[in-house]
Amino acid sequence: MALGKDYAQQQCSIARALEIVGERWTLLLVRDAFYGVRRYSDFLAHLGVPRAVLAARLQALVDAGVLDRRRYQESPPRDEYVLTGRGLALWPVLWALGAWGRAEVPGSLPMRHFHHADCGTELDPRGICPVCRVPVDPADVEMRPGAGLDPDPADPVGRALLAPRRLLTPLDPAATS
Amino acid sequence: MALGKDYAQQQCSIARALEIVGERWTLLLVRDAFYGVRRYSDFLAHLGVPRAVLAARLQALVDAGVLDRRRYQESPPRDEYVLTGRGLALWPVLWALGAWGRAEVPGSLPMRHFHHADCGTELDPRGICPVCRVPVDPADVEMRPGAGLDPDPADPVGRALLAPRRLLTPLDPAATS
DNA sequence: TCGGTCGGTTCGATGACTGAACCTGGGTCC
DNA sequence: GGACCCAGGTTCAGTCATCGAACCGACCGA
Repeated sequence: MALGKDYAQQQCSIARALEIVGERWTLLLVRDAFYGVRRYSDFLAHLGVPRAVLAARLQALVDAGVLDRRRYQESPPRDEYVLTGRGLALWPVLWALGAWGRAEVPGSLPMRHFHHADCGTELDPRGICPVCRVPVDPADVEMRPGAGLDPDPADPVGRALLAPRRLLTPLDPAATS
Repeated sequence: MALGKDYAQQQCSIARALEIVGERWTLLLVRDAFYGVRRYSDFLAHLGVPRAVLAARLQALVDAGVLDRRRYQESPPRDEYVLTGRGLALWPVLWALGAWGRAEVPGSLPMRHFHHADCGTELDPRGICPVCRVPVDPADVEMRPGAGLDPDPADPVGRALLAPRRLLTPLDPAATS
């Protein structure tokens, strides 16, 4: 967690994972990357994280091989941050956290629903399509808004994420201007 | 994460889960609880966390309903912290994090192996027994030391956790004295 | 030339974490 | 009774991360 002292003497793969994704905001950044957010200004608008923290986290995730920073336009130079294979492998972690939050944090309507894009069925708490009986890859997940979601969020990214959309498809730049 | 500002405007069950288990040390506490650690002094010895932080995290987890604090001896009064149902439901989160750490954090031997106690088979990365083809409950998991584990840890709790053992069985108090 | 956008960096203030010391209630030993 | 130890904290000063706001430089369009 990038404090002066790390989890050094922890002989444990969980601790090693938390060294990379355990800091404040980091997993929410990765979640937004799955939702299709790729640009610095969009992360900033959607998360409300201080700019300095956002820049540090993005750099740390790039260094750890979770995100890839790539140039998508030359003039003016603009980069976007895209999940690598290692980042995509975090999907089970996010799914497990989300399932736990939905099931165990009391008092709320579901925020979002996740469906198997191939057949339209809502995924079960283990991330499996009950009809096709397979664990669904995030690229095959369609996200739909739930009853608990604020229908008119203040930030443009939140508004763009109100529409049903497939995970990992980039946000439309026009929608977040 | 118990900072001045929380993830309040995040309309997301992942953010709500991270509000509870996203702080530094918290998930390692829960991991140790699955390993069988229950007493304040054992958490302290095994994690090396500052005492004030440990007390605050344990209290927060009790308040969140993840741990249950219960008296196990009256004289002198001693309490232990045991996972509740809500805490046990965090198993998929820890498993997913550990699987990611094993697979994606480079350069290390496996620290521990997890086997289905009923049949002895090692679990696959999804936490499923390949022979019985069922997701294995943590109470049915046997943990065995791996090649990457320090064979002579400094703290007595680490030594007690070297032996093969079933998850959730309490540590022998005599072994950690 | 003027203003605006994007992607940062810098800065002071605030708050969390750290390590060490201290405290309390209850043993045990002699 | 007195000395000492232990488990489970609390308190405290110092350090470090985070926060919010301001600033900056490259580029664009009018």
